[in-house]
Amino acid sequence: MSIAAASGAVAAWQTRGVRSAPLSDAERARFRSYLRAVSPLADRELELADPARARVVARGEHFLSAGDRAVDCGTLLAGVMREYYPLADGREVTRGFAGPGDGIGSLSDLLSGEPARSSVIAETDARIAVVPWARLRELAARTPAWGRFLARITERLYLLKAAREYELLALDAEARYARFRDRYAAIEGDIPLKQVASYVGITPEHLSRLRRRLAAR
Amino acid sequence: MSIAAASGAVAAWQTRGVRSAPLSDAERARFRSYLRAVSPLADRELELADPARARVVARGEHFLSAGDRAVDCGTLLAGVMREYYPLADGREVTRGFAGPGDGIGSLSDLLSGEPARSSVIAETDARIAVVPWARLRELAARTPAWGRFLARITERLYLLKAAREYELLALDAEARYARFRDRYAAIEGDIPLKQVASYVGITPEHLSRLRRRLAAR
DNA sequence: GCGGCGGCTTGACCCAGGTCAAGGCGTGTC
DNA sequence: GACACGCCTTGACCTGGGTCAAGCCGCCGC
Repeated sequence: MSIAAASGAVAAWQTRGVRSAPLSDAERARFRSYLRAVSPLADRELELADPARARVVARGEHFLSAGDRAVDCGTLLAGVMREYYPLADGREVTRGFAGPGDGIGSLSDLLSGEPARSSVIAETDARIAVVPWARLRELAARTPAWGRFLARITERLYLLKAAREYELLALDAEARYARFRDRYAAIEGDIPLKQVASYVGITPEHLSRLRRRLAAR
Repeated sequence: MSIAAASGAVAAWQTRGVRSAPLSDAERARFRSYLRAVSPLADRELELADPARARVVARGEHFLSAGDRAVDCGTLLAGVMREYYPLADGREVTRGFAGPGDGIGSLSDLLSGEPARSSVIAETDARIAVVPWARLRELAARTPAWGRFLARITERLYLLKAAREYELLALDAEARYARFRDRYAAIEGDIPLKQVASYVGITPEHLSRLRRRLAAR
């Protein structure tokens, strides 16, 4: 009971505590180039999704908490974030990581519209250019360029998940760790090993031993 | 060398042997209702994708072979098919199954445009309403209703893969087998247990023991 | 400066699931 | 009708990775 009360207080604090800061010109330019890297968009089209401010999330804070409804997505301007399923027994299964330029926000929970099954948490202090999902959907329905943009995003993420399925079914822990290092080379240094282990699908202990074996070679 | 020659001969035979049969009125009606179940399409729009004949694939024959380029998709009118990755060591990892009404054709290979990494094989004699992927893309680019159709397909498959990722990371073999039975209840009886095992991510021996334990309860 | 704590490692032991080898059984083929 | 060949099962044994418990170390708050 006291635990429920405490976590309720935390949730309220987090809701109250949503912080933001002005988006610098450099950040706005980077935001646009990130989007254009996915699919061509004219300046007039980009303006329609332009966030006025950047969401600021401190290390350890959530951008999305499992159980809440996912309403926002965005692209990461700075920092490293992690998306994971909290399990009933207290374990966590991490679905993936994001670095600057990557999309944020648990597509599966945005699509389902149900209370989110995954959480998105900041592994370092982070800044995010937020776009409400409803807005993005509306833009996609109205303008062909945004429609193509959203279609490309979904396709890319599908390909990623298909690759992950292959890794989980066909590769052993060492090979999956190698894939992790490859895929997240740019942000590997910012991720604690226990989160890496939970992404690779093993325990921190096993990852530790595995790394020792690799270092010995 | 003789093996290469033999498999070359098989491939040639399969290419020559692509068989088809007239699409019955009942089949055409079912085909349309399958598509409409995904996303609303008017008769005039449906006509644009209407296949003239049904592709006929005998049990054990491939609809798509890894290494070939994926050019066709379609919906299954009758029978059961399986999509799998052939591994270098001779093992197979099966990605999923399809029954009547389900889409066929390895979305990831259609999207990538590269030589296919997975194969699609008939587990029973099957009939397929084929639509060339290029045609579907063209329709999606030209007409909003087909655009929404393709977007919905991609989203659905993304959600499926996300669910699969969760199962593979968070559940043990028994729970994954339960999910399999649930998801494929309608066609379970047509799938050999060794393919089930390869979908669940275990060996046929282990599945056999697991089933014995379940039966004993 | 020191107590605490979170991240990482180490060791000893355990277990789910893999491997290898053999055998039963149904089905198709000549 | 007998042989072969997939499919499934069973048994004996092995191993990759999990569990539990302890210890180390860098860092932070007081």
